Amino acid sequence: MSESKIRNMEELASVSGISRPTLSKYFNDPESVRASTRKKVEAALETYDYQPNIYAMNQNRRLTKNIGIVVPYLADPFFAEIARVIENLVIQGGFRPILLSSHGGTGQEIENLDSLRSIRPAGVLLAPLGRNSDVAAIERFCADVPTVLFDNSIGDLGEAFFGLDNPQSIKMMVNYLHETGEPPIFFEMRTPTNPNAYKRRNAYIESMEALDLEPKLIQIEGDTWDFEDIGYRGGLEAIRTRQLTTDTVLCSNDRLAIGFLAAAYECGLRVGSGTGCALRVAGHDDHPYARFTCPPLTTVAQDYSAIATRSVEAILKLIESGERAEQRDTTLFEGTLIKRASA
Amino acid sequence: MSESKIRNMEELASVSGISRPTLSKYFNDPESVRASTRKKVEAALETYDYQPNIYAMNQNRRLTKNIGIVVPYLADPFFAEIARVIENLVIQGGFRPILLSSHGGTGQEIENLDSLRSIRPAGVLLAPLGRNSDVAAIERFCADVPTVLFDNSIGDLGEAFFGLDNPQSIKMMVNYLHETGEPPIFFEMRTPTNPNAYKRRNAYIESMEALDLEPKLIQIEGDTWDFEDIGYRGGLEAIRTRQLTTDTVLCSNDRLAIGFLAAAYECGLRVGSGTGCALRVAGHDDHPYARFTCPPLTTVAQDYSAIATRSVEAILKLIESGERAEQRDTTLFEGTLIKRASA
DNA sequence: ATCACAATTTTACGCGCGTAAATATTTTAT
DNA sequence: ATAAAATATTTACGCGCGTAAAATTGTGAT
Repeated sequence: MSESKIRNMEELASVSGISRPTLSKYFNDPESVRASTRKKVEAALETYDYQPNIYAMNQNRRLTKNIGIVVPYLADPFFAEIARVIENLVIQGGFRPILLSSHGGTGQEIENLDSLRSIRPAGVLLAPLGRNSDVAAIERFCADVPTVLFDNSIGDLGEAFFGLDNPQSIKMMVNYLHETGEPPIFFEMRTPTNPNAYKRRNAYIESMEALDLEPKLIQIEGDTWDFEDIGYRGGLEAIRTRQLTTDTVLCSNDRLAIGFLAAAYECGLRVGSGTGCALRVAGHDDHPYARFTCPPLTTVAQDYSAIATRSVEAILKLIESGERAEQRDTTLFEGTLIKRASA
Repeated sequence: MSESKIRNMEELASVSGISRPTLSKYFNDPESVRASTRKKVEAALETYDYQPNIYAMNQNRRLTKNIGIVVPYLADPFFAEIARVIENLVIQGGFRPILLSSHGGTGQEIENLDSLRSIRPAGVLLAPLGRNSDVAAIERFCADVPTVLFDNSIGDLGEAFFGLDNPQSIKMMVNYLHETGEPPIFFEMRTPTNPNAYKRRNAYIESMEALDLEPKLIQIEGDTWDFEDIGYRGGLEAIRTRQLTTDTVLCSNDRLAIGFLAAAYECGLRVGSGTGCALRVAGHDDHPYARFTCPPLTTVAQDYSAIATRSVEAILKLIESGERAEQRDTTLFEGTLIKRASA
């Protein structure tokens, strides 16, 4: 609490007895100055509240303290959650997170990258749209800015990638469903925007074949990010046109599953593994709402805390070292089976 | 597409034949220069891609082109959606949106405001936490920065407020439920973080009394933003301890209702208005997921497009005029009844 | 006490742009 | 055509800070 507010570093220098360049050094990294001077600065800071002009700082620094975070669709609670965790980790690391959502649109994704470029971030954490991404644009961006990809991989772009081991998680789920009842049919979008979706499809087919079972796919139309709605419409049609050749449905992700459950409900199909149930439904991702569907959704949980932590660690290390990875480092985490009432 | 990239406005001036101060004027507002010069600038911009250094710009401008957007909880799809609409409107208005979430925490809300203050935004759109907000801190912020509140009102803070007419919407829902079946009991948090929740409680009581009915409240514990979980736990307890003195439950918001539906399902209570149903459940807000609950949730839709549009219009007008409102302007929008299968 | 070394201060310049005032030019109205 | 008004240019300075180089001071070990 001070009566006379400090306007700039110059003034802080005169009242603290520390020279302006040293103050500049302190604000860039408090650990880089002698402990005794650090104390003096912090004492002055207590009485004279001041914080450096962020624009002047960023204009002149070689590297800003900004870290961009781009997610494909922030209205999806899954990405909202992972973004929140990442934001906190970035702040803990002494950087300033800039969160942007691509809202499911290619144009928006490019705009986000352009927007980030203009603020000269020290690094970027990018969960790309996937199929709809402008690969060339992303490649150019990665060449300019140290970028770590997560959730969704695109080729071998970026310095590192952290995501889910889809083959493992899908195989686990297929095996579980097979062991506890009829083998599953796979419910998915025909042309998903998400590369993970293709990996899951292939993983499903391979897992079924490994069990000497015939893979069966229900491939629904839709190319937006309104997965619940797509799952609902596709579910209605699949049920009404009797495409369900088994009583067990494995949905490519939880949001589709939520829509499918609504369709099943509307058609009077009771979902669950108990007697009196017509259908078992499983999802994938352990979406925040999966616990609260009726019935609660059996699914595979992603360790998004690990994905977030490791992604942030990777980008911080890249920034600190100032080097680029000579080769992209890919890390896949295993999923965890979450058994609930739906299957 | 150019071979030689432009590094700064000076260089652009020399290649375009327009003086740097005029270019500066152009970038601040393209309409402020003569049409013929504008053409010249834009022609040069096509061949020499360049964009002004955002830090140098913001450092020196009286007012930045930044507009802060603060929502209480971005992992709630409702806020994610409204934030998205607002972001687009802000961009259309020629400003740069900075989206921040308070993640349900008082500390985070204050940090967000501090963070915004440090980037000297031209204006801020704030949906406050409510009860948990540091009113004094927000008041100080509003004194410094033109701020429009939305969704949640705090006293008469801000230059304007746009939100829902809770008394109208709740009354409409109570009347509907009463006309079509038993009068509703009100399911809510005992000490909600959200002022709207208090308004809804009072509106419920008044609406019931206006119908000569006795208002009944189920008030559950919980002080986080995990409304689904709170609704689920509270619902389980309410059902098991037989607090439901009527077959109709009006939940204070959709997220609580989603949790309540999960509890009802677990207890084997069939929800809906048809025969064979034990319970009718209604929500409030028309949450993006409300269409996909089982059964689909009867609720009240907020016109969040109107809230977003009017809020942005208000802040843009404030910025343009450079004046402050002599008195806060409060606008409430009516809700729309959304009849689905749950009640 | 002496030396070697690290940290700080001093001095000075630059970043890219906003902005103001005076001047010159163009446009519009008469 | 001419004057008046609008717009552009020139010139100059400042914003708040980063950073480099040289000079100075402080630190720690011998």
